[in-house]
Amino acid sequence: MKCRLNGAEAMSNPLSIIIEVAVPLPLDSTFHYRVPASLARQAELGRRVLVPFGKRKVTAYVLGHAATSEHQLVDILDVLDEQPLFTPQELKFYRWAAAYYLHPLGEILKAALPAGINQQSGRKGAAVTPGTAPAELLTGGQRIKTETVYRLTPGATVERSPRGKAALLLDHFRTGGEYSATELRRLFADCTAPLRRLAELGLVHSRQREVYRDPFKDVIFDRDAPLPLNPEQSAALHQISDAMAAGRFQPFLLFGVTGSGKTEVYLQAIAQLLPLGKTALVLVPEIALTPQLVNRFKRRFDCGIAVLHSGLSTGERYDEWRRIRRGEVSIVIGARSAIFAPLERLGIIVVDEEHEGSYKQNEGFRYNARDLALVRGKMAHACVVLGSATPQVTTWHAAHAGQVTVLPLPHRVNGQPLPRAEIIDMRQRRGELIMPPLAAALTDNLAAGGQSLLFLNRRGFATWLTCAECGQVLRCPNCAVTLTYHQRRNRHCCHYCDYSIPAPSVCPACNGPVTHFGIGTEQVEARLRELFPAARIDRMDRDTTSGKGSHSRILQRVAERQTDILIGTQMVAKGHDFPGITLVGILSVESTLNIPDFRSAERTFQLITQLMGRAGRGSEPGKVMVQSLNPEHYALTFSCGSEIDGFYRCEVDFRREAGYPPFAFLAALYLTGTAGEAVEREARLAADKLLAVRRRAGTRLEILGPAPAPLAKLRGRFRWQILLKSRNRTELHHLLVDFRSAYLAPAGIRLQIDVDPADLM
DNA sequence: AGCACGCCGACT
DNA sequence: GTCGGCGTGCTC
Repeated sequence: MKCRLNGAEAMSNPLSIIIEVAVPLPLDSTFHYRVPASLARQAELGRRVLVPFGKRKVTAYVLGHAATSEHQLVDILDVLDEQPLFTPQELKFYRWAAAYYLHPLGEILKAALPAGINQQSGRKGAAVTPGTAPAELLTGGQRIKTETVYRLTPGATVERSPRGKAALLLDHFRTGGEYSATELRRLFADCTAPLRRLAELGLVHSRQREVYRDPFKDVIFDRDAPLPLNPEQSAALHQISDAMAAGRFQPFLLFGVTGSGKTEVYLQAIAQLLPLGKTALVLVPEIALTPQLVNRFKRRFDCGIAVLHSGLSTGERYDEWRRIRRGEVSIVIGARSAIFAPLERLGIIVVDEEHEGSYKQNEGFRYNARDLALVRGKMAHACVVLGSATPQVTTWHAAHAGQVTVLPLPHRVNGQPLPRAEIIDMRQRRGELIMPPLAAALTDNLAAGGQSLLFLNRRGFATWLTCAECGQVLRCPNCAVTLTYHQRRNRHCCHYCDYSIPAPSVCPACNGPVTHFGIGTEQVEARLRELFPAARIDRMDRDTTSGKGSHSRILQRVAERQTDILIGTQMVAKGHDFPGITLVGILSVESTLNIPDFRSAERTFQLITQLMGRAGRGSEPGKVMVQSLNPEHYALTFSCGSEIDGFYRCEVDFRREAGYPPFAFLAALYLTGTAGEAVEREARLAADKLLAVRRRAGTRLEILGPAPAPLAKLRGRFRWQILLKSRNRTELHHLLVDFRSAYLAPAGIRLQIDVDPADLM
C-alpha cells in the first residue's frame, strides 16, 4: 500500500495517539488527527474536539482511536467536552443509520444531539458569564440555568440571636437543606430583608445551584393507580413481560382498535421494568399528543420522566437531554427525534400509532423513527412494541410472516361495539356537497342534541374535473396528480409542473358529461349554514387555526357542546377525542384516494378507520357516513364494514402483484436547485447514469421517474425525484452506494437520497 | 458546507 | 492594467 512519508513518521512515533473523528459536514469519510500528550487522556470516544479542517476550525466527534493513518496528521486543538456525549453502543447505532440511510455520520451525530449543545455562533460571544455558572458537566452551547440557594453555615454563631422573621428563617435552615428565595417566599412570604441579615451575620451562605428548565413545572399531577385489565390486555402484557424478563429483543404489534386500552398496556409493561433498573422510550407521532400522554405517565410513575420534541425551547430540550444523559430519567416520551434519546439500559421502546407518516423525517437526515426503533431495540436487547389500530401494511405482513408477534386487542374497554360506516354514492347527484342521506342524518342528530363532525381533506377551494359516467378524474400526464381548476384562467393546472389544459366541456375519456367537482371547507360551511340556519357551526382547518391558541379554543367549544357541527381537515382526524360526537361524515374520500401513491388505499383505510373510532358516546356507537365517487373501492368497503383483516389481505395481494413494499424496496433520489431547467437536465442525466450503473451491476432495478415535485414546500427551490424500486434490498443499497460515490453534483444542485420513502408523490 | 485556487469580462 | 464572476476540488 502507498504509505507516504508522513504516515511512516506517524507510525515511527508510537507514543502519539491517533483518533478517528467525524465532522458535521456532508462528507462520507471520517478523518484522523493526532492528539497532543496534554489532551491525550481527554480525547475519548463520544467527546467533541476542535480540529483544524482545511483553512478553518470545526468541531468534530471522536469515534475512537486509530492505529495508524496514511495521511499527513495534524494535532487537534482542543477537547470541548468534559464527558462523552454518546456511548460506544450509541455510536454503533448511529454508524448503522449512516450506512443504511447513506448519510454522513457527522451530520447524524449533530442531528441526534440537542441543538443547545452546539456553540451558538456569533453575537456577544457564547461565553458563559464567569462566576455565575458552576463547572459544567457538558460544556459549550446553551447557558446552563442556575438559581441562588441558601443554607446554614455550619458552626457559625453570633452574640445576639436574630428575632422575628429572621429567627423563623434560621429555625427553618436548622432543619437542614438548601432553599431558594422562591421557596422561602412561599413559606414565609416576603423575607428578603431578614434573609439578607442572616447572610450578613454569616449564619447562612448562598451558592449557585443548577436548575433544569422544566416544561411541566407548573403542572400538578394527581396520582392514579393501574386500571384492571381485560383478558386480551393481560395476555398482551404477559407476552411483553416474558420478553422483558428474558432481556431479549422482540418486536410486537399491539393491534388494538381505538379505545382498546393500548396505553394501559404500555404503562403496566413499563411499571414492571422500572424495578429492574431498566428504562423506557415512548414515541408518539405528534407533539400535540405528548401532553395527554405525559399526563398519564406522570400520574402513574414517580420516576424521572423526560419529554423531547421540537416544541420545546432550545434550553428546555438541552436540559431534558442532560437529565437523560446523566441517568436521572427512566422514561422518555417524545416525537420522532426522541429515538436518539441518550437512555441507557433500555428495556422497552413503544412506538404508538406506528403507521403515522410523521415518524419519517423528510429533510436532511431522512430517517424513519419507527424503523430505527426496531434497530435500536435489537441492539439494546429491548422489546419494541408497535401500537396501532391500523398498522402499516408492511407491519401487518411481517406479523403474518411471524417476524413480529401480534398482540390483538379486538375489544373496546367500554364494551362499545365497533361502528359500521355507510357509503354514499355521490355519482348520482354531482355538485352536491352534502348528499340527502347525510343531510337527513345531520337533521336527526341535531334534533337529538348530538354533535356532528364533517371531515374534508385539505385544500381550500380546490376544484377538479370529474366525469359523471366513468368517474374519471382529470390528471396531469407528467405527474399523475389531479389537475386543479383555476377559475380565473379557465384552465386545469398541475400544481407540480407547469402543465395545463383549457377546461374541457366533455370527458376526454368517454365524452360523458363533466362536472367541476371539489369542495373546500369554506364552501361546506356556507352550504351548511343554508341547510341548517339554526345550527352552531364551526370550522377547524389551517385557516382558522393560524392564530395562537385558536386550535384549543375551537376544541374547547366542541367539548363544552357549544358547537353542533364541526367541519375539519386532517387535523381533526387524529389526536383529540371528541366524546360528544355521534355522527361523522366524510364529505369526499376521493382527495385521499386519488393521491398517486401506492399507499393511497392504505391511507384511506387508516383515515376512515380512525374516524370511525372517534365516533360514539358512552355505550352508543356513532354513525359514520362516507361520501364517495368510487363507492366500490376495496379500501372503502373493507374499512366501512370494519373488516380489518379483509383489507390487509386484499392490499397485500395488490402489493405482491404490483411489486410494492413489502415485496419490493424503494428509494428516491432528490435533486434540488434554484434553476428549474438545470435541475431537470441534471435529473435526466442522473437517471441515465443510474441506468448505466444498473446494467453494469446486473441488478433488476426499476427506475420510475424523474418526476417533478411540489415547489411551494421548497420555498422557490425546484426538486426532481428519481424513484428506484428493487426486489432486493442489498442490490438496491449497493447501487445507491456505487452511484453516490461516482456522482458529482454540479454547482447549485444538491443530491439527497431517501431510502424507503414514505411519500412517493 | 466552506474556502481556496483559477482563469475570463468591465472598471478606477 | 486589476477587481470579481463562480466552476471545481479538497479538507486528516
